[in-house]
Amino acid sequence: MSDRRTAILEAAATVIARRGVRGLRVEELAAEAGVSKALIYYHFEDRTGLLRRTLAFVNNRAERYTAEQAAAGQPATEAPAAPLRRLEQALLLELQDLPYVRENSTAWGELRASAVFDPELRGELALASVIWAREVADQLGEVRPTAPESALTASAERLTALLEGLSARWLSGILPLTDARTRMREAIGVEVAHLARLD
Amino acid sequence: MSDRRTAILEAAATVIARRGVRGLRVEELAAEAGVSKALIYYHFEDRTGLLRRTLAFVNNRAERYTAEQAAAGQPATEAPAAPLRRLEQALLLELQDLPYVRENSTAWGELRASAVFDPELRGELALASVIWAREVADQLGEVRPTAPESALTASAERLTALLEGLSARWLSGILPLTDARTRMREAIGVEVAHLARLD
DNA sequence: GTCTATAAAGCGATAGAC
DNA sequence: GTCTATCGCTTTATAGAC
Repeated sequence: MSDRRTAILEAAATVIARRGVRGLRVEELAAEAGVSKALIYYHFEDRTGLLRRTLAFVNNRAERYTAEQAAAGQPATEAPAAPLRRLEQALLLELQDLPYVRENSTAWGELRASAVFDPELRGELALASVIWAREVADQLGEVRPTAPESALTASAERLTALLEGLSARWLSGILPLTDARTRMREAIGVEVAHLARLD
Repeated sequence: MSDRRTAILEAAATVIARRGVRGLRVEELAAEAGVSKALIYYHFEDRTGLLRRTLAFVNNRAERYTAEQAAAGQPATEAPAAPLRRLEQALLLELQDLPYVRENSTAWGELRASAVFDPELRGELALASVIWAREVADQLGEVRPTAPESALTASAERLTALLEGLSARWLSGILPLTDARTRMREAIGVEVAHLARLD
């Protein structure tokens, strides 16, 4: 992939985080990326195509830093609480006031909201959701190895949906970040206890 | 309020549910309401004024049917499971594929998404969130009268945030409605069990 | 691949008749 | 109160040069 293309996608994430998907103007994007409008239409069919690619880009970037965070876990030591801590870390990663995280979360929220009215975006969205839920379900499975698979899947879907709800509230300024993080941590505890009861 | 005015507001809710707040075109709204564009500008200052009024209209309508549903509860009989059933009913009310509900949920999601970029909308949003959480916390308190107040508040906040997350997924077509309803019911069970353990 | 210039369409808003 | 007709700005998208 060319540098320009990537630069445009990065700029798109930035502009979307600033103005929203519906507020994104190709002209502003061109200025942000430091290219001409025409080049954007050269690299991406049209506005919707650009949005689709941006969604994929944002997803990849999120996966990347999730993986990095996971790699930065415990080295050789084998603490028994490690799986639970890793799970918490993964879920709380999206509830941080860092530029990258905020940008990704905002763009993700916007693209999800846009998908309500633009079915073209749904494929990408559904895929990312499934992958994300699968990952959380796996980590739950490491915390509670004897819990049935179906219960893990359901718990993971609840936790990821809750994360999106909390994130939306945080980003729209109606819930302080610390509250969102607390609610998320509590929910993990509640779900893990629930899974324990099923054993 | 004139019939025409109300008809325009109803049509606006319909069009917003179909195209989103930023996708609402005055021309399409006029067609939907069966009036001319000019009449819309006669009744509402401009596009923004129209949106503000529409959101107020949608809020009122939601309060109305929530109240109706509450009134349609058990009459004189006093079943012990009634509070739990009322709680479930209240939360699952927003996860139904009825035109009114879909319109209201969509408009609400749009409003919340818009608030990320428009701080002016946050006051109304925060107020509605608090009222809604308070209501759920009260109903949880009826199910588990001995649970501490702080735990009820936290549970209610988790449940309402989850509802918003599930609703967003349902409306954006990445989660079937029946799954969303199942996850919501499970979450209520999990939270109630959690509150029971605190006693 | 990248640009400048421009076409084409979309869309909010108003004027003026009835 | 309600309509038809239209203005004028904004924004997407393309043509064509380099």
